[in-house]
Amino acid sequence: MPKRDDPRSVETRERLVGAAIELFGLAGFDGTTTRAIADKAGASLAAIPYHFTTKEKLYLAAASSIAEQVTQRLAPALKVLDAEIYSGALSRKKAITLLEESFIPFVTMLASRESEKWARFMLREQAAPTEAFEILYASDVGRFFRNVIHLTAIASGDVPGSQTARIRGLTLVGQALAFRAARALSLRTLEREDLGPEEIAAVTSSIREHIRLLRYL
Amino acid sequence: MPKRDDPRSVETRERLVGAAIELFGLAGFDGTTTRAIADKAGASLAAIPYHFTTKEKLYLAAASSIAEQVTQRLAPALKVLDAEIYSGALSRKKAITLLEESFIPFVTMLASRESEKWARFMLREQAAPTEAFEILYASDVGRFFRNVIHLTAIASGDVPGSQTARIRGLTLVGQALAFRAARALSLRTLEREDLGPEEIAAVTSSIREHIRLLRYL
DNA sequence: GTCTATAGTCGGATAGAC
DNA sequence: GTCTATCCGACTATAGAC
Repeated sequence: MPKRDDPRSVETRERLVGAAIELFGLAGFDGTTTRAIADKAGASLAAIPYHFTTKEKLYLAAASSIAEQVTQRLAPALKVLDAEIYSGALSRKKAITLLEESFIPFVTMLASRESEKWARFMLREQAAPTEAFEILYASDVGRFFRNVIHLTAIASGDVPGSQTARIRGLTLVGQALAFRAARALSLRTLEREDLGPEEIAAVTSSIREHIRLLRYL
Repeated sequence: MPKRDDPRSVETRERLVGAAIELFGLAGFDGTTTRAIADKAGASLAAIPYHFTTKEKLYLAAASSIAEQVTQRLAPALKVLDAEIYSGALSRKKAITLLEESFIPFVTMLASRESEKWARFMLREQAAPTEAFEILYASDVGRFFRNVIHLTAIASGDVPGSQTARIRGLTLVGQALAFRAARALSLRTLEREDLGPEEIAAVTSSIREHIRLLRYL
């Protein structure tokens, strides 16, 4: 879509993608107008068809951008996971420790201000997947989840790759996801307007406790 | 909004609300056209302003209808919870058993075909709450969650009402919610097109195991 | 490369016949 | 109480000036 690598062009495109992530996340594809995106990005309406041809392609560009940014946040954890998992046999104890450590950046990211818009976008894709889900799942974001699920199996003494193990892994991911996916309920329950550092720390610590409990299975 | 209790009128209204729940859940408020709702309900476009005045009020009517239907599904479990919680002191062991039993109808409902549309609607409200969230939270659906969170505190040995206890309760809810909220990821992970009875049973059994682990805290 | 102006489409809500 | 026909506003995408 991009015609040239002119610095002006690159900057406009980035601003448009940033505005698109935020607005598509808030109101969905149809609920978001290209006018609103252009306004928020400080660009003209015509800049969108120029850079992205259609509204759909802008939506997919937003998904790719999210995949890149989330990957960046999870990169250190992912590097460790990859190395450990493919290096050979992993003891349950070691898997539990690795899982605990993986959830720190994951929960921290989930709680960050920036991830608010990413999460909204990705959760929308869960309920009604489009091509954007494929982009996300094919990225390192998908690989992170697959690694976490694999580790959960070892930590729990389940057969890796079995449905039981996969389901347990998903319930573990769900423990963190709840605070984004059921955000309104969470805030109401915790009597907060927003999740601050204390809450994030408490969530992380709670999930780590639950991970350690897996040793009793 | 309903002008009369004419059987025809009631029926048209119900069909419109049913179509609204499904379509609003799929595409959100702005993504859903009143024309599509009228078509799906087999009514004319003019029937919507006639019965509900505005599209917005139809949206709220959809939320009320969901609250009623979900309440109906959870009513037996809720009755038991209410009776046990307000009857006096509850042992950890008893709290764990009650929690396990509460999650059976909860997960079963979450997995049911019908709840698919309810869940989509409610999860949308979590990301961008409107007045509809208040309707849902004020209903017995909200009370069910509050009871579950209270029970989790007792089951875990946490101080009921503490942030730690609330957070643990939310992570527990999240274990079940994951399969709806992160539906696309779940289906991909489980290599399924849909969650069948075997998967539901496995999810329930996995969560019950995790609830029983709370005794080690 | 970015803008203003505009074409063409489709949305929600209303009017009035049945 | 429900329908068809219609208004009016807002949307996406294009054309052409700068």
